Amino acid sequence: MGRGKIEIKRIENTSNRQVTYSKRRNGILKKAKEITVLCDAQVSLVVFGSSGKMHEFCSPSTTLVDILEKYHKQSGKRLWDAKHENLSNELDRIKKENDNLQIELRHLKGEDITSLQPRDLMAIENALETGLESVRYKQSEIHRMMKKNGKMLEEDNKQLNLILHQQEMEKGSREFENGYHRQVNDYQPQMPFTFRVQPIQPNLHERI
Amino acid sequence: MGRGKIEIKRIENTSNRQVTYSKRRNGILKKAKEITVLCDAQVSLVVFGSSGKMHEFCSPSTTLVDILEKYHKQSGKRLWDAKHENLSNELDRIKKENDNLQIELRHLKGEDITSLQPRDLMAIENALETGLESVRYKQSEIHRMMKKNGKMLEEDNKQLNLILHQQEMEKGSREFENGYHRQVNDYQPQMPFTFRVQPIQPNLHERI
DNA sequence: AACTATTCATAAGT
DNA sequence: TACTTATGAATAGTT
Repeated sequence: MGRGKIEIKRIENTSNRQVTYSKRRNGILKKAKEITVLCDAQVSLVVFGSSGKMHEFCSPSTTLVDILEKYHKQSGKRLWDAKHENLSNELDRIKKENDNLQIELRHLKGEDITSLQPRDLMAIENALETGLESVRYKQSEIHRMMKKNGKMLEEDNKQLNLILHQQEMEKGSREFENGYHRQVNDYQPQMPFTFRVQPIQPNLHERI
Repeated sequence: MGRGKIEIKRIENTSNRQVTYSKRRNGILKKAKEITVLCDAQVSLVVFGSSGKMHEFCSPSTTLVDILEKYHKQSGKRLWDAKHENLSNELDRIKKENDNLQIELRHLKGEDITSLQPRDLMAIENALETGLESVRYKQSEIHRMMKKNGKMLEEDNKQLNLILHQQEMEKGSREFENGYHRQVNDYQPQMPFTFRVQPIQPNLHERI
């Protein structure tokens, strides 16, 4: 087609080659578009000219990825490397694991147990009892601790009161007694600020 | 190009469409080959017809993967990388979900609860109690059912024994007494299977 | 699948 | 690079 017939072999003349390339490339792209429209075909076409510039066509309503996926399925050739397959396998594995966990969890919550055998029910019951025991023990432990802390708090408080009281006393007597300083620093309070009792009332002083 | 001009729109007639597809597909494949030879181009062409069958062309001395790699570099569009990333993200997501499930499961089993707050412990305790209740109810249900089945078996068995007994009797008395039949149906056995008596011996006949 | 009238693509020329 | 045009290739409709 053209002014003369040509042999299908590399065109040695560079500019001729490039001209022919661009003409034929357009031709192929056009044909690719046409066949997708006329025949409902899915086409992926990628062309690199010798200059390195790329041109592509992909049938509408699909992506190159879709087509490559189909390619992968049909040809069996792996375009996606082993890494990909590994990921895919791992995903499957973990999904399965996930399902099992979900089932186990539901069983422990007493759901979906209608189809279980007595043996399974026993196992679940035992697990639940163990768990309950453990949780309750932990709770009582916390309870004990809080109680203990409460006591410590009380004692701290007493200490603080004492110190404050003493400071008040010092302030009152500073004018005539100057060399005396009570040691305060080695006192270590244990409780957070929010649990501390109200500041000592002045009228408490008379007690000491 | 053909006997008449055609509009570029989907060919509705199926067989026409398929014929045209196959002709044009060959045309494009041929052109693809030609441009690679004539112009030193690299071409990747993948075509799926509506039947789903695939045809491909890839310029010699390259592979589809090579071309896709070039595609990736030039267009910046990620092809399988996008898929890869999706997979990777999903994997992460599911792994996280998995971890959470594992933690929840361990908590229900009374493990790893040292760092939990009283509020959490309470929630776990409640869940365990609910689960336990549910499991125990199911167990008792099964128990009841088995018991019931046991009774039914037992009754069947008694009935069978009775019938056997009667047959024996009939057999024994058939020669001289022919019209007599003992009523069987209103008999209600009370004893469990394990207490059932031996099959009726022929010598028991003399009792009746 | 082969044929062929016709349209289309394009090689070479400008 | 773009336009033109003669020519061969592709192909639509037919057999």
